[in-house]
Amino acid sequence: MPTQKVAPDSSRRSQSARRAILTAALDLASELGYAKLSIEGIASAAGVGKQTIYRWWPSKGALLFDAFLTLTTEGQDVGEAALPDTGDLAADLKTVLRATVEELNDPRYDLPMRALHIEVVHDPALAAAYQERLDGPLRELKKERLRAARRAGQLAEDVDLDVAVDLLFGPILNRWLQRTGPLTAEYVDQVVDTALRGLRPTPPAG
Amino acid sequence: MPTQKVAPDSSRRSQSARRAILTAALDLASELGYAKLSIEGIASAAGVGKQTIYRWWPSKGALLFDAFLTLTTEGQDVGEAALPDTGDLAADLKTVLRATVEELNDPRYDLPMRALHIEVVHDPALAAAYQERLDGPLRELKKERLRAARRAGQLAEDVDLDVAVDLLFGPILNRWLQRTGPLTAEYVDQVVDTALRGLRPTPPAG
Amino acid sequence: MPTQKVAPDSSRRSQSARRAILTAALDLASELGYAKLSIEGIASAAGVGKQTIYRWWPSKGALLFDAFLTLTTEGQDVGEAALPDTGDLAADLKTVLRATVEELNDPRYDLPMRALHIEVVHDPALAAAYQERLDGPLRELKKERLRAARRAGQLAEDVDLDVAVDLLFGPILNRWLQRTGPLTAEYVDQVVDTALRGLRPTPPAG
Amino acid sequence: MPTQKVAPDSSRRSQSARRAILTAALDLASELGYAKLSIEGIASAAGVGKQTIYRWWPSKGALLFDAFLTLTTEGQDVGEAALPDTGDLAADLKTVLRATVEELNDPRYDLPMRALHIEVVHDPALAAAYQERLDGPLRELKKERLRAARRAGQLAEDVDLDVAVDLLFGPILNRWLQRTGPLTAEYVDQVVDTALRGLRPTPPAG
DNA sequence: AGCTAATCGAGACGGTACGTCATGTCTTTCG
DNA sequence: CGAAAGACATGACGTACCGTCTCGATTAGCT
Repeated sequence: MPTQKVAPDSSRRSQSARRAILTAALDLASELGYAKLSIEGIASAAGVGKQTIYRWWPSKGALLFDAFLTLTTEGQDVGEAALPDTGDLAADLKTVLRATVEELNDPRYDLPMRALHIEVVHDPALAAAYQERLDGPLRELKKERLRAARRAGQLAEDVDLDVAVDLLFGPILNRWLQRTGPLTAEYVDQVVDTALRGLRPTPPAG
Repeated sequence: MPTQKVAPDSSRRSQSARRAILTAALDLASELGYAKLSIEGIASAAGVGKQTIYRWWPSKGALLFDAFLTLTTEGQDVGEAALPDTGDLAADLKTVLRATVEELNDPRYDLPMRALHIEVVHDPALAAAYQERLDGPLRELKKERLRAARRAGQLAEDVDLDVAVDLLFGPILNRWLQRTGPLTAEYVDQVVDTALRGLRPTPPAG
Repeated sequence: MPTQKVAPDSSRRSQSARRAILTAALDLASELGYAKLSIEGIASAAGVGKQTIYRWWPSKGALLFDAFLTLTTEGQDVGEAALPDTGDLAADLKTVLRATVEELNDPRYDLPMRALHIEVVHDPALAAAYQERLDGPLRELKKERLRAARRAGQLAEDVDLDVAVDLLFGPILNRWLQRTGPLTAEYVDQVVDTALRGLRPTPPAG
Repeated sequence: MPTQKVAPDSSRRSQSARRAILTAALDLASELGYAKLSIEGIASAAGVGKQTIYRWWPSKGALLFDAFLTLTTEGQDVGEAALPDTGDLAADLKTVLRATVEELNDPRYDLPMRALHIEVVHDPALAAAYQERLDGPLRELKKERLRAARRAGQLAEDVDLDVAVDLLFGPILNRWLQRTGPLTAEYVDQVVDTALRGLRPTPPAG
């Protein structure tokens, strides 16, 4: 059930224009931030007519989303990827989240990622696409890792995996979005440790 | 350290214009959503010259924030309020969060609240003001309730209260912002139960 | 000296496409008027690719001109036609001019004819083609009739025939183009009578 | 009965912007001709926002017309002017028409005047304004001169003055618009002489 | 009570961007 | 292989807002 119209991609479509647009979109987003990002600017930076953008993307948000999807996953298939599994769940989660935090703290990614999140917060259609094509698959990977942990007896049987993912990954995103506080490795560790404490199986009552 | 310039509020300022503007801002935000909200529209809806807005607020975000702050706390002092404390921490948290969820699900509040969050995500200065004047005080109330619970032995001594607040309240906000899934009472209960499990003191090893 | 490039008319050219284009051009001109007449619209109304138009006509004006030339003279050869000659010059001219006026007043012809005249006023190359292929031949017919009148002693010997044609036919076209006043049979009669008074041979001084 | 909406000219209107726009309009019209004349170009040449043009003029034609009206009559009141009257009607008419022809042949005036005429041919509303504010007053001057001639016994009593004006002035305009032939002093003389022959009182029948 | 200066509503101004339409060229697909 | 279909870069359209700026006309607060 595709929720967001995505380019039908006729064979006549110019692939070079497409790439130039996606690249320009990300570049400008990281230079200018959401508010000053304009279709007009993207078109001119990409050396492309505005109509070529309007022809293939229904909104600035959809374009930004496509740019993220295309340029950040470049070749690698999300479906095939997986979270690290060393057997130590806490360590693995900290590894992943520290990488995330590093990315979020990278000024090169900060602005465009905020722009994308703003669009997602604003536009329900885009939010649906985001869940379906980006967040959903990633969440699946996370749940897969947690399922493995559960099989290894490291997770309580009755824990809802979606809730578990929310507890583990939500706070970091939140703190970044709202700038509630600094995004440090320490914070990551605290979140993982505390959340995992609630997710571990109850020790057999003494 | 006041981060966001707030109206110096000379005595000559027209209070009727101020209220009309704040009201119009919230009303239009809930009618139109963030993207179509314009200073021009607010001025005309409030029956006010544009300059009167630009004179007192430095940005659309600051105005929106002021509107929230003024019209939603109307008289009641945040500092004096407190979270319910029946002695049952889980029940109290569920009560509060269910009320929050109900508000977030109310179409009358959805759009303007999204608008405000978008501004906060976008503008660091506004985010600072938001933390200082809205989110900060509320977080203090939450921490106060958790402190009481800790005194009552319902919370581990070594838990960072900010992390605790993040684990308890973050996931709900996240799910609403990103529309990851439906915001139901069941979800609230699961989050509270699971998070609290990790926050409770470790039972003496058997 | 052919001034306007006219279709070389290769034998491979699709005659059905040609007719569809010319017809669509005239139809749309009469529906929309000059300003809203577009190549794009003509192509789509004719069920034809844009390139097929650009291949055979150098400009919108040339196409419009061709449409007029082809569809209004349809078969009848301008060279063979002639103005009526009943022996009564004034009556013959009034007959012809009243017919002209009727056509100009016909809403079906008004808009496309204005469109053509606008192109002629604007584009010297098209004006040349217009003189050579449309206005010129017609003017020859008019002069021929006047020559006959001169032979019959109804016209002064020293009158320049081009000036005569201008005096007789110019005012009507002018009044139509500029909407200086209503185009009526009475006006036609007045113009013919007054102009002819100046064109007739001077009576032998008494 | 004002037919064309003309700027209400509120007191807040910037006169410097107005003049810059009118000047730029004429200048660009004479540089580029009708087809390439754009509001966008005029705005930018005048150093003015597009909206400032759209605020005060309803169409490109109305602007062009206003530019002509304002900049060519500059101060001098059309109502007060008059055609020369030396007592010799033919000579006076030739004087006036030769001046007209000279202007029409001036490349500086050719293009903008064609642009104006194109708009007039195209747009009935503009044509009405043109008749009311430009052509009408001028025609009145011409008729006034002819009336004087009639009083002096140089014109037949039964001649319709409008028809007379059409016969005398129409052919020159026509030849210019349609480029039927060169606009020379000789042509002017021929037209005046021939037309006047038809307008003079019939000599008492011998 | 009258004066003066800040504030008000209104809205024009130079701009930027919007999203649409048409231009004339080029490329792909089909009959 | 020619014609339809239509993508492309370009550029103008007319509109909406931006943030600044002037206008009188209120409307305080201070002589």
